[in-house]
Amino acid sequence: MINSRLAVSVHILALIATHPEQLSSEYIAGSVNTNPVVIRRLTGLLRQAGLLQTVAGKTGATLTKDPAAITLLMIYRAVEPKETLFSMHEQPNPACPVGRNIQSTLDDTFVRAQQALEAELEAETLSDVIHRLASAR
Amino acid sequence: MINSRLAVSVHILALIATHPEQLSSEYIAGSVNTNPVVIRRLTGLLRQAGLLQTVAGKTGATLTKDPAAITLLMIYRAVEPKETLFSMHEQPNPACPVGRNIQSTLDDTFVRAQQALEAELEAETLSDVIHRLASAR
DNA sequence: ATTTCTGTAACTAAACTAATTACATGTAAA
DNA sequence: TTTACATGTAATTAGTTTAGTTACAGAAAT
Repeated sequence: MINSRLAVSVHILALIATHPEQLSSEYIAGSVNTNPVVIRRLTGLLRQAGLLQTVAGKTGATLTKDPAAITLLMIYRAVEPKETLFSMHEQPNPACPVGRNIQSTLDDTFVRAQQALEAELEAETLSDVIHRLASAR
Repeated sequence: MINSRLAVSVHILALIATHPEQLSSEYIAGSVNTNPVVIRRLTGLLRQAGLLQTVAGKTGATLTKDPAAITLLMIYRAVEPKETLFSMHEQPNPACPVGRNIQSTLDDTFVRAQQALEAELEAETLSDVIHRLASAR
């Protein structure tokens, strides 16, 4: 199971996008229901990815792009360091025809599957999420 | 990162499918490069899913379907108990409009992404993998 | 009977996740 | 300028997951 960092990050960015006032990490943590440090760790990654700006010591964060220009894939990549989705067993037996070629063979499939998933994440923007949040109200 | 059980299971099934003789869990473990118990745990799950048959105490395992009728999605579902791919944070604040609706909103996206991934796994069969293994030789 | 295999429970080490504590440092208002 | 409060980040912890391993019961075959 993929960790909850994407879910929490989308939550954070949706909050920032829909609130004109500056939100503290403590306030955001109250909405997400977690510890403020968890929020600041994620905003740190989102800042490194160029999705928002913060000023140390100063309350709040600001999006650096329009919500319609922020895809869920950007957010996912920002907070998920692992490049490959599927794990593979290490060092299968090179003396066996199957063992020798299983990694490259499976890699083709795994890359395709991962790309299909990422294409869906790329097709959805923060703006889409915000609109669905509003209509769910 | 998704665990390596799918990769190992495909490896196991490809070995069984391409060897007329009966293969012991120890032999398979030698090709995968792991412990025989790891193999038997996975063949147990694959058997429960109806993909192969074994007889306790008797060497070997036999596929119960044609390799062309076994999709990677069947294998994935057989060895991966978790139904949802993405985790979500628990109990976001219901007093906040974002917190109240983030779960159902994100669930839509996560289900779509997971389905896209699973569609790729469904489009590939054990037979496809075996052919690619053979052409890689 | 003895050997060899599978099935499975139980335990372990390593890795990962999220929560938490602690604190350095920056901002801004009194 | 001092005080209060915020962010950034390192370090620690508890819980979970994964794969590897040991141990052993029970089935099969010689």
